[in-house]
Amino acid sequence: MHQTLTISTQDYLKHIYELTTSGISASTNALSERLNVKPASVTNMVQKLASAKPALVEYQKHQGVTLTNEGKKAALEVIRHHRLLEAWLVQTLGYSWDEVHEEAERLEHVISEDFERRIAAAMGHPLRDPHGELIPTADLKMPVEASTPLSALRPNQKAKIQSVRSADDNLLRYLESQGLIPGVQIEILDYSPFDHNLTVKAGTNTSVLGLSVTSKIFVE
Amino acid sequence: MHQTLTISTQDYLKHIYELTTSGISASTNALSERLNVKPASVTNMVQKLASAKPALVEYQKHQGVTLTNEGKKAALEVIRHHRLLEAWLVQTLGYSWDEVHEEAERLEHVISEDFERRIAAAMGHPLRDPHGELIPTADLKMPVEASTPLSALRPNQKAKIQSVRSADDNLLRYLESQGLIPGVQIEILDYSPFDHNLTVKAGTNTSVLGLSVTSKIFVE
DNA sequence: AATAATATTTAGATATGACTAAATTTATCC
DNA sequence: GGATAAATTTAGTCATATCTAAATATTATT
Repeated sequence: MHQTLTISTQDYLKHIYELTTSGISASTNALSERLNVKPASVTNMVQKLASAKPALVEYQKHQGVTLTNEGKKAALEVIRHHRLLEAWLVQTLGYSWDEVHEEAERLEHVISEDFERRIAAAMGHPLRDPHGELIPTADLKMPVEASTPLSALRPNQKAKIQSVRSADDNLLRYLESQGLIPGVQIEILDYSPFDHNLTVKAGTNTSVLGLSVTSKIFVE
Repeated sequence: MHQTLTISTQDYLKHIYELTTSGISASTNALSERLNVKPASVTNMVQKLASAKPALVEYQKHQGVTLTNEGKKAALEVIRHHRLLEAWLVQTLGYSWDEVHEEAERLEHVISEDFERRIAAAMGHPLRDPHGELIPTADLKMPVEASTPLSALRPNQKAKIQSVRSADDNLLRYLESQGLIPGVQIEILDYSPFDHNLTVKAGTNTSVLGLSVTSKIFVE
């Protein structure tokens, strides 16, 4: 029932999940970019995933893919591993939030269920990873997130940063230097309708952020 | 200089190291058994390792292989990862000494040098893993071991258990139940020359051990 | 609606590392 | 020392997952 999936397969499923749940179609090209694999290879792989014994994706030529229940479970398993690992690397080995991604990216595919249970228990079953992202539960359900992109806020609105959806080290380090990390209370001071820049105050610090940044920060 | 070796390559090098340093020739058959790979596949792979750009092994047809300096370094790197991971799984996640092997076996190939440094530092740079085996140093030297197999002892001799060289869960659990773990002081009560059984006392407990066991326990 | 641009797929090649079956070499035994 | 057994190697195949180049389908443009 639970044949072990290859690392490559796990990566495809994870990225398909992340694309589709953020409203982007899991097209050949989109996957190609995210996975750093040529489009032709994606088509090839996606066809395999679709014709696997329990199908992992649904695939219609030229229309991208969606996950089957089976595929979704596998994706959530990988994402749970990833986020638990990130939390754990930060908590027990002093990694900073911009350093954990790469390490978790490799470890997520090889840890046992036993290891997963042990680190989850050791941390008291955390709900979020260091970037504020929700961790899928042990029975592989993704908790519902009630958050808004920072880009939707306007002057005088206040909010709390919930998560930062980026694997870019430099961006993460910059945001941390500006005090823009999960849990922090912020206030919008200004909005520029032409370039969609937002002026954001966090503590004593004020930053002007472009849309490419504000769309990656989520608030409640 | 330091191209990343495949997991398979790392496994071959590790087993070649372990065979040759315990005085066993790294023959095609011996490797085949240890690696759970058919002899023909071993020949195939060994030829590749020998003709790699910096050669990793020296290979003469029908004569088994030995590691080059390059190959030895790579092997020690993997072994260092393995043993540090075992120590760390035991110390921080409550694994018992019979549970760590399998987990470390997979993790050893994917952790970064950064991760290696962090866990080594977190544990205060331990010298031995939970089985008492020496951990190669950060600059990839194997410390010299001054130990004797338990099988060489005779009645009335006393010694301290230094290491147990086995990945067999059941044996490890049995030895633990008999109090035969690294650091423990033992005394030989009896020796049977026909079957080489030794009667060993550890604390209040007495066990009769066959050669297949006493040859895996090392004492000082 | 035809054409151009973009996206996707097909076809065929490559690398890695395993396998089986058959050939060959080395070791052992009377 | 020759026959047999055991170990090793060769030859050819397969699975996975990638690639390039070429063909085809979709979308956008005028």
